[in-house]
Amino acid sequence: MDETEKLQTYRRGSGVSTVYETLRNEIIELKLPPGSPIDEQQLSDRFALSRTPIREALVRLAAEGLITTLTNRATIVSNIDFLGLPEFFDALTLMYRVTTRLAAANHAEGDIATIRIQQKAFELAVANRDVLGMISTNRDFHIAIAQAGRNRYYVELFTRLLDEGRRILRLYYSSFNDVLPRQYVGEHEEMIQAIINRDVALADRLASAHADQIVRQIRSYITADSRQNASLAL
Amino acid sequence: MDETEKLQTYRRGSGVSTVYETLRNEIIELKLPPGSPIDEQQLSDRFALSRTPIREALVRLAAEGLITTLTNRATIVSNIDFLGLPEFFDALTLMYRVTTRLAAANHAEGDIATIRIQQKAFELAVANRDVLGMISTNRDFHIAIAQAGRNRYYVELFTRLLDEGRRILRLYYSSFNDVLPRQYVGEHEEMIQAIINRDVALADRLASAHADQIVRQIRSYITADSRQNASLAL
DNA sequence: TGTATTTTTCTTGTCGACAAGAAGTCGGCA
DNA sequence: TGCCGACTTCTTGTCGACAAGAAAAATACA
Repeated sequence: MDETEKLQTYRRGSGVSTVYETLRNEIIELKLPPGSPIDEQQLSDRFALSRTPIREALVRLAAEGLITTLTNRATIVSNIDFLGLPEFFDALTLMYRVTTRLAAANHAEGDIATIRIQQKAFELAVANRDVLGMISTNRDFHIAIAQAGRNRYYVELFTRLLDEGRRILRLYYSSFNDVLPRQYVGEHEEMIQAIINRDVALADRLASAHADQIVRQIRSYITADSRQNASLAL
Repeated sequence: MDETEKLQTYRRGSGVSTVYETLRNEIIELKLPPGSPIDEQQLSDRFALSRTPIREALVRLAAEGLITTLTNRATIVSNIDFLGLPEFFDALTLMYRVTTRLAAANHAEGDIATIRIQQKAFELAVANRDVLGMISTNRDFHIAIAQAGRNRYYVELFTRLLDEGRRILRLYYSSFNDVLPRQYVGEHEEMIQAIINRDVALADRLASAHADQIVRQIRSYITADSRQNASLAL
């Protein structure tokens, strides 16, 4: 809002992607919380660009469902759809399973190394008790697995789901305790081994259990939070 | 190209969606074949709109992967990715199964009626030997089922996959014979019954078999076609 | 005559300005 | 005092024009 982003001029065509990626991150990291108004003029000033490229970035974000445009009126950061959470969990679980299965079946030379790098980053975040880091490195780890599975449709949907999940987790990240993440590290290790051994059935089972863990965790956050609010009323 | 689309002026904001939907249809129906150049100026003339709303429609189509923009150079209708066909079949089959399962589990009052309407439309197209009609009504039938399953993530991905499939089928629709579609009508009926009875397992099995049928059919079209080309060389 | 280089042309990317639509504001009236 | 309607203002939607980049065409040179 107050920060002048870049006085530097962009290379032709690079402006839109800069705006797109910057806003995308800020939305996912809740730096722009759900419901925040998105003002084109303001962004135009901030990025030192005309409204046209800003608009193009916003159209892309809208296509992804990250922002909602009220026609002729305003555009805001999309709200988190708590009513749609069951659908979300269902799709997320399916993608966890399918991508891990495919990784076990299709992974090629070098894929494992990439996955291991992400796993190391996740371990580091856990060791440092960097909660925000855990959330994003966990995402990167699973996307690396999905990419090893070599199905762009799944990678795309999974990415969207994981990023939507990041928004939800950020909302509740204060309740993160350090016992579950440590367990995740172990589960990740097992998954890597199953993938290496091309044990599709085992990979599926592990992914399924892992997904259940995460879904249960998110659910507990949400219910715990609402209980807190309920106790406030006494 | 030669047709003057509409001299009428659009209501503020309705122009983009008109352009978007029109182009989307033309791409899927191969009226704009893969590789066709998309000229903004030309579209601007055709729709009697400035280049700005045209551009917005194109950005949306690009986000969906229906068109490809070569930066600073040209934008064309995306090619059909034959190398990615295995991934496509895998995802398509999974979505057939998952959506039909969910429809059996979650369908509510009125969903069946909607599905039946689409099934009737499909039957009619088969009776009339309207191949193009079969392709699009078949899509509508399965999307109706997906919607009864009540999971927007699956509906969205499935819609994209089915529409991509429409492009492929259009390429080969001349080889459509009328024995397989008749079989599809029966398979559709069975699926409807399984959904009504909330028999998830049966719905899954039928959807799986149905998907296999379709995949096999597309595969046979493609190989038959390439064989034809091969024989030409003699 | 063939190749390298300059020029032209064409399409996309960006800009600043104007128009339309909706919410909020202000004033009038019962 | 409360409600209805015109007005103002603010944001988005659209426009026409200009700039940049790349391919194609034309030209110069060996």
